[in-house]
Amino acid sequence: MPVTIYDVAKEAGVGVGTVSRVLNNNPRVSNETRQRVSQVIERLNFHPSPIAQRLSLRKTLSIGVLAVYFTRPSVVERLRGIESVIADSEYDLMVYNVETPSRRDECFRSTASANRVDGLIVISLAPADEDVGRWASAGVPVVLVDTSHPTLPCIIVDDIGGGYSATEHLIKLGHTNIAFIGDPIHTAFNFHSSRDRFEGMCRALKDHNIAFNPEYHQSGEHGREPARLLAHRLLDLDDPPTAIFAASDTQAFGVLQAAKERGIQVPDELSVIGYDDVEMAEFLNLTTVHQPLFDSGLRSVDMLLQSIDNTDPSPARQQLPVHVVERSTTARPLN
Amino acid sequence: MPVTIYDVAKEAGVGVGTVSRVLNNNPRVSNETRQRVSQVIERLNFHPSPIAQRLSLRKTLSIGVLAVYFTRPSVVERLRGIESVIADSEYDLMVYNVETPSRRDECFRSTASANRVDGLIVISLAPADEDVGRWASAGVPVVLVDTSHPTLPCIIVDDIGGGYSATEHLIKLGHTNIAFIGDPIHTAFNFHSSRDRFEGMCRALKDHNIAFNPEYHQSGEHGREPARLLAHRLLDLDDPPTAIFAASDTQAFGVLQAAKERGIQVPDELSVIGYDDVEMAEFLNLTTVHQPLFDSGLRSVDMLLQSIDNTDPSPARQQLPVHVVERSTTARPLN
DNA sequence: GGCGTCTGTGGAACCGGTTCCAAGTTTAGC
DNA sequence: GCTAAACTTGGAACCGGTTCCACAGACGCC
Repeated sequence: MPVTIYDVAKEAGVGVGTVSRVLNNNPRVSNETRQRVSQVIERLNFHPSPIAQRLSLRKTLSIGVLAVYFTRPSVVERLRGIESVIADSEYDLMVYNVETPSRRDECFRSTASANRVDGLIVISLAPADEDVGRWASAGVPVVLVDTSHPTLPCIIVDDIGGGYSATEHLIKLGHTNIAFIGDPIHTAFNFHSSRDRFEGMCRALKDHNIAFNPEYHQSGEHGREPARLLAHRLLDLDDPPTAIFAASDTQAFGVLQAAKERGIQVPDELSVIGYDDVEMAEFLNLTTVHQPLFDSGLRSVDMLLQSIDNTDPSPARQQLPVHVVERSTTARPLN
Repeated sequence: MPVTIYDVAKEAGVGVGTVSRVLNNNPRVSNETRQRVSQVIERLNFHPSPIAQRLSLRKTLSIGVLAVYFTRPSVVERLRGIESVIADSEYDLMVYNVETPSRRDECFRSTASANRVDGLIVISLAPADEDVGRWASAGVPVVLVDTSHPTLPCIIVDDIGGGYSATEHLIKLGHTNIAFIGDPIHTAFNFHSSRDRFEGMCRALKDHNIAFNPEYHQSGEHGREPARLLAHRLLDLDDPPTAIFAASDTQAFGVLQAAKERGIQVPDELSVIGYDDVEMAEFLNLTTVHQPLFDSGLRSVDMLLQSIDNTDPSPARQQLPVHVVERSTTARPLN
């Protein structure tokens, strides 16, 4: 039923090779023939089957994006950056959302067979050497975002530096009782960012000769509600912190909520700083560490397209800058 | 280089037909042969090429989702519902984000040729008869979400009813000076939801014999910031409203921001009600109209898969219920 | 033993493009 | 006017699966 290249060829009185050449703007067709074929294509409303093209070209013309919790605001923003580049390319965007380790493994495995995707972007998920090996032997280029591996190109942000800056911001305001709320050290997905941000915090404290009270380290499942509970735990301490650094804006929102529930004034009685600078942070006037989320998506596609074209396997590594955005949830401590 | 079905056939000493039958669990293979072939498949680490399968089966095994502004919280939540069903199916999910009318038209057109997607879900974008015709003649099943067309199956919510309920909620609290902030009447994408919610509001006012002050209708680009400005305009009126119904939570957030900037207490001096019940609404204690976003995505895929399997072209139409979630941004007016 | 049926299997044809090669036609050069 | 080079063109082979058809052999029945 659908029109094929053979129908066009017959109708135009030429061979299929000629039609294909017209479709692909191959210059080895006379102008006269080109026009005749073009008219037939137009008249029959012919569109070449992408699937047949893919089989013939041995390319899938699609790029897979493997995202963990793709509804989180930070991930959404990265996806938007990715989509904006892919929309202008010849590629299609296939999205895989991961919320369990088994789903992750399934996705890692299935993308590693030839002819599934021409390239893969992995967001925030750390692949094992075994996974990397499978991709390599299947010849699938991979770019990592917000995670890294020695042999793969990746786009990362300086989480340690970000944690350092956030903490330094609080120290400069005069805080010494600074607490941290982050993800569990050992998550199912082995996230590193929360850990690194905490590491940066520890370094800043050390550089300023401030001792860290181990009780000030709280971790729990990612999310506003768990963070709210952790904040309450911190504020229940005999010697509660005067400032809290949350490893993400979402968690910072939970802290704000807890403060509100206790009638604690932010920033006068408690300073709160987040991380990510998602859209809502501006609305809530949250002081936070800005990281270029949209840009990270954008660059990852650029990188991927490059490593699809060049077979140059130089594992580039881009580190994007972060900076503190001072709004109104941080201030000098009262006394 | 990659292993093909021919390699497996040769290695196992059988024909390609047999290998294919083993792959597809066709019972017309002896147990003995099946085992031998399975072992070879395992040993060679053979994975059939999805592209070749697609060409042969004349199915693309992928489902397209055309979303407008796919970073908006409400759309993200719908996408999550869609993804959760597709992940368990044999289909791949291809996402197209639309932010301009030209991109919309391009997507409408390109998905309407055979062999691009097996089915299409369109979120919040109203297709023209012409578009619908193209999909029909290309034989592409389409399901609409949050938008409708007489000849296509669709999942909608009762926006008029939702607007009615929201307004009635305010009226029952004692408000009569109720304003509305929504999208422009004529958007590039012809969104109807804001209009319908306003329509519901008007009906509720009428049923309670409350006259509507035309100055109380404000519309502008979707987003928090424009809504903030519109709210200021409302509050600048000689006779400002005591309650504002925003056509979305995002816009309600802008209203809250404006109130805060003026030192107007919510809900004591001003009641605010939103629409959607996105995750942030709970956090901010926003009274709003809940609509089943995740569920709408889920159902749309069910519907689509059904209309891919059955060629039964009954244009089903599901209307999902909405209800007011009373939190703490609405209260009796002061006097 | 002859015949129909059922099971298991091989392989050609097909899906709809691209590309390479051979061949026909035109142009250029002497 | 002849030959070589350049330009067009048709069509077979190929990408890697699925499926249909033909056929061999086993089996049951009279």
